[in-house]
Amino acid sequence: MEMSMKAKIAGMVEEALGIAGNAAPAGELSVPDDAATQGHFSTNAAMRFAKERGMKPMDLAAEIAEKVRVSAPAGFFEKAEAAAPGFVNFWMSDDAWRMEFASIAVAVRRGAHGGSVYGTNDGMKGKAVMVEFTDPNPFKLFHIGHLMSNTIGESFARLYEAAGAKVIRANYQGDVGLHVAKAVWGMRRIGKVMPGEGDDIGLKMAFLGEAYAYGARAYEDGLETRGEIDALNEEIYAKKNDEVNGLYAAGRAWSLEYFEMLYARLGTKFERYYFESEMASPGLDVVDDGLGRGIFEKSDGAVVFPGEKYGLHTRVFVNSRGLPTYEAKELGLNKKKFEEYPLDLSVVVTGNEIVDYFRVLLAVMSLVLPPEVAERTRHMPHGMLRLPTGKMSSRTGDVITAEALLGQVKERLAEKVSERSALGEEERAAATEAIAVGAIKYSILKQNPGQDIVFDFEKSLSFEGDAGPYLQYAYARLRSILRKAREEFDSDVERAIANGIDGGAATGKIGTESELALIRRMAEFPDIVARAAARLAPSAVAAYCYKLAVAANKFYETTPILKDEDTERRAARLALASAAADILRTGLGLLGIVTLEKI
RNA sequence: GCCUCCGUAGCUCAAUGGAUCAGAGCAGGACUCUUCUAAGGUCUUGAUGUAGGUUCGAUUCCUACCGGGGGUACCA
Repeated sequence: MEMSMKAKIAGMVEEALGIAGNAAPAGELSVPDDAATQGHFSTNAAMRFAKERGMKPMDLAAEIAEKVRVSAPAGFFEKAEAAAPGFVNFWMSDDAWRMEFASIAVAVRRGAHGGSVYGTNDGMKGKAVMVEFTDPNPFKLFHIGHLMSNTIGESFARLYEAAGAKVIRANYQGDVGLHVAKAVWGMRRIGKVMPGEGDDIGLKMAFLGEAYAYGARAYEDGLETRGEIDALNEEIYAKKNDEVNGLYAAGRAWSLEYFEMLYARLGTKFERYYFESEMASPGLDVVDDGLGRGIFEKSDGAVVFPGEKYGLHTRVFVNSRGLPTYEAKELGLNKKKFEEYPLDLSVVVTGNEIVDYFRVLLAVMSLVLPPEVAERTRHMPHGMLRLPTGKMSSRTGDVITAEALLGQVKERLAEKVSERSALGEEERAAATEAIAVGAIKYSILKQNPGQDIVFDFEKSLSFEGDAGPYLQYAYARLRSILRKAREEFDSDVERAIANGIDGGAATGKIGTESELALIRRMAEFPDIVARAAARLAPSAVAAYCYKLAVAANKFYETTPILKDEDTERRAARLALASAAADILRTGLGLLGIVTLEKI
């Protein structure tokens, strides 16, 4: 691909400093928000290099500005000047931006026809990355915390794919453990008729949810029932009791069927499902091995890792009943991941409540598993979704399921969507679903993954301003223009656009402030994606999409397109709308948010 | 107690150590639909918990304090 404008300038700055070709960049070449006073591009290189060269930052900045001005092709810059306390700011000429637009338009069109998509990069080309996320537990509710993990993990996966990596989406599901025993005990004892094969999945899940809550309460309430449930837990592991096996199999199957339905709604497809039940035995083997090597210790009948030796805390890996805990099973899981795939990186997305557990786990992994396992495993905790009343608890029933949230959001949307007569009933239902999912995903991804989200139905999910629907709306409006152009002027608008752009005549007619601002925004995209992938920061993409949509909306408001009677300029504006829409679609795609042709 | 994460407008969030405009959105106030979808556009009010330190420059790094979340052996 042709070198971007930004890359060219960065090269000129390095040339001016006499460090071209160095591995370390000259400094940052940023895109200031305030183009009027700080330029279209700005570098702090002079401040970084002034000291080692014994110069005043302003003097070095002036020198860089002068050298770059001289070396640039005529008409490239409008202005390049030093600014206190030592920045060098660059303003590009309108012609330079027109040329940049032509090259973006070509790149976008190439991407739309099977070439590499505009904005993607090869920062992780050829790397195999596993992203484990969502991790719901069968027998328990799929709550908004899982929704958060799913949304974030899916976006991570897409960012890695955009960087050229081969991504394996994995989902680790807790189909054994005390929570399962509580649920099975509840199924047996709650005194309600169990749903049968033909019953609705919703009914089955409601039954399971009640059963779990019943079992969980019973576990806390009495020592006697606690003993029963503990014993049941062992029976589930042993698989020797037919009645227990039957209840277990039914509950597990219902849950998995239900989860699959949610993944489809959320737009996730997993390549590999891992189950805790499969990790018990390999996990125990790893612990046995480690026990023999003195890494673990026996204590009160349990096998523990004395973390204090390593500045961590002690954790139980096998309990005094001989059952593996979460930690032991996790050892089996991570071992297996690397046995099955030649992973360069293994990312695990979970809630941040387990960061301390994971620290211990990584320390143990580095001691008992092949060294690359711990080295290449990266824990990416996300914050918790909190209710204004505090933390959710599935035990007390104070929990919001993903499905309930989606339902409530759709309800609030329905009124708004139905005002629009343009859509048929079927289209409307599909649009409502897509907008609801997009609104939720965007609200999660626009902030940094580590932070908690205080969730309030009324306040957290806006349909206006910096929100998912705004972006989908901006996209739909651009597409609407293109659709109409096709109907009114030319059955093959795309080709007319292509001819206009390739010929150069059309782009020459672009030049209003809103057009140029949109082009400047579009030019940022590849850089934003590369940085977002490197930092694993979907919020950078979200922020970009919003800014792009703002620029597109301004362009839409201020610039006649279909009504433009200059056909060459109209073609150029259509090309601009088309490219902006494509970039917006790609950007939202990185967030796992779908776009709609009509809203 | 110890470990750890976090304190930015009334609210929800931004800001790879950068710019005497610390950005948005929501909420509040004022405009804007015989004009390509008003879920839009335009204008407006309002903030870095406290005290030090490092730096040419600190929301960002360090220390202490205050306030909150999470964790702290047989749940995950």
